[in-house]
Amino acid sequence: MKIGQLAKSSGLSAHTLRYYERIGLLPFADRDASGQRDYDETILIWIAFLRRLKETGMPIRDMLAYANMRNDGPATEKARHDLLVAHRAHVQATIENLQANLLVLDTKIAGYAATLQRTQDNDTSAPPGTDKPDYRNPVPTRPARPGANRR
Amino acid sequence: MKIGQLAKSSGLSAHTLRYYERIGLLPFADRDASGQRDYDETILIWIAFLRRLKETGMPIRDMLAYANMRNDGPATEKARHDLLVAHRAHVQATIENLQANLLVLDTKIAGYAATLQRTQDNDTSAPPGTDKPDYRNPVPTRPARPGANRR
DNA sequence: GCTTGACTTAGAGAACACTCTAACCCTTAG
DNA sequence: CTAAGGGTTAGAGTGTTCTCTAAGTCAAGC
Repeated sequence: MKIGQLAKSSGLSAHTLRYYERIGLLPFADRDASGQRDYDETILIWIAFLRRLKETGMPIRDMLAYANMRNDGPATEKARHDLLVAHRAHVQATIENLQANLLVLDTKIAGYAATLQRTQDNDTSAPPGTDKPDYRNPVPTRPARPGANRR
Repeated sequence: MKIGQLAKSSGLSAHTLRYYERIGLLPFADRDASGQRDYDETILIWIAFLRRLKETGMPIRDMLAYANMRNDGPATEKARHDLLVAHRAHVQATIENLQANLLVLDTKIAGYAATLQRTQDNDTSAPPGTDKPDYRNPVPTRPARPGANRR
């Protein structure tokens, strides 16, 4: 499989595939007679796993650590396990934070919905005293400040 | 309240507060006699809301759109409502994706845990046939390719 | 034989969201 | 009076993750 084909079936661009290889996320690909990369199907499984790590917010340097450990063989299994467990906790925390924020968002939306229904004319969302709008300064003038910005 | 104080109570740096003002996320602050920014307490509510939007992954340009609509008054309420609803859907989708990925991560972790327990020596995680490791090329040599990189 | 389109490389550029710097000013405590 | 510690500005720099460019090679179809 050439890089263009892999790009299509993996969803990564050929540019990105080369970039990943360059930084070490993907193994150096075998080359065909003319020197072009020639991929094995199994690379797709690894790419899919990388995608999951990426989608869950793992930075590339951590994926790189994992990839390097994998290359170092079975001796690193515990470390890899621990890395995934730590990442799992991170993802779990992210989910919980998102869910909490979702509730606030819902309250805010409900406030707008109620206001729209009543065709009122101010911006206070649901709970009174929340998020007072500031309609001063629609295009505020920046006061000239003497003595600032002299070099 | 001066910018340093607001930085402490909002959790944003003074740099970031000025940056947000510059790009329009925060209203231009009032100035005291000597020209220094003098904030009202209520700005904290707006900043807290911005933080929620940010934590849920909203890009600054969208927050900016929201902030600008807010400055434009009640006429934009429907648009603001719609923006939040669309964002809510985005957050919901993100959560669901994270949860799905969490399951895969758990499977992978369980595979490592089992392997470690048995002190086996290969990297296959739980479901057979998943993610075959590639131990070739620990520090792969890059084959010289004739004809590449001539300028 | 020539065109088309895919491939090669090193390295430049982009988008995002800050983060910091230089050079200066102002207020306050001792 | 002076030093510390805050503030001001425009604009440069940073880290991350790609994304693209320039200049060229190569294979396949007409």
